[in-house]
Amino acid sequence: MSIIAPDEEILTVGPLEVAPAEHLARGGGQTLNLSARELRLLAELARRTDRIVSREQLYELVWGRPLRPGDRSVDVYVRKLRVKLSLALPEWSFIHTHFGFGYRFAAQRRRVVP
Amino acid sequence: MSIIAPDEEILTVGPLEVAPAEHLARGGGQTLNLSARELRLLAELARRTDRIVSREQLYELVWGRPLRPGDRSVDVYVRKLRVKLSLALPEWSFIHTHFGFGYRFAAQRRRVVP
DNA sequence: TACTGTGGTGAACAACGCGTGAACAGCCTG
DNA sequence: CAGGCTGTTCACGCGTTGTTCACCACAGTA
Repeated sequence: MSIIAPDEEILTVGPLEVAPAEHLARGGGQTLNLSARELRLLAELARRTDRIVSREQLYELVWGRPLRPGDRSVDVYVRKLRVKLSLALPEWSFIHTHFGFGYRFAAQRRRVVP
Repeated sequence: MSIIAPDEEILTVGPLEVAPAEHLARGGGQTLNLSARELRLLAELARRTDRIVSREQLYELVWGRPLRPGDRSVDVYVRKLRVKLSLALPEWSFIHTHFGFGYRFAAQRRRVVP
């Protein structure tokens, strides 16, 4: 029995676990070292697994204000997340681009190069 | 069973053993020489292994009163602990910083430089 | 193939959280 | 009393973070 009771929300997407309330994400036998924004973005994506989320929607969810035209913040943070996720789980890919629409979060085994 | 009745809590985190009731911690084949505060901090961290603990929470747990803004005591004692832990167990790291959130205690083999 | 718009990527930058060494006073012990 | 240990506070500077920019890569289309 643990001292603190984590009755908190835990999002499981394939081999990845995201616990926004605990400020952390686990995968590949390790705890990912994510910044505040990165974790927030990951959580919002994980909450919408298998659905396409537009940049505008993502920005409002994570930043809490409307996306200004020309703002590439979402793209930049998607990249940061992709790097850290593939570092912890090299055989998996999670953030899939849907050209012209947005991103879709889903655990997918990466094609192995022979 | 030992002479002194230790039905007490013994926290094991990787190669490290913490026995708060006995006021000591063992690791790397030796008993660590920790001060009262250091041991207390170590115990509270070890009790929450793999979870992020904020500075505010840690301070209240160890010092027993709310953390005043600007007080860096936790940071200083985390440093003292890190030094002594890595002295006894050079190949391991235990206290991991989560920027903007707090610290997370977990036994992790240090990355060896090739 | 060439064109156009969307997305990927690396880097520069300021702000600031955190790591770190040191100074200091209080306490205990010899 | 002297010396060592402890706990606390301070100042300095490094590394991380968040943001923005420029440039490149690629998809879709004519």
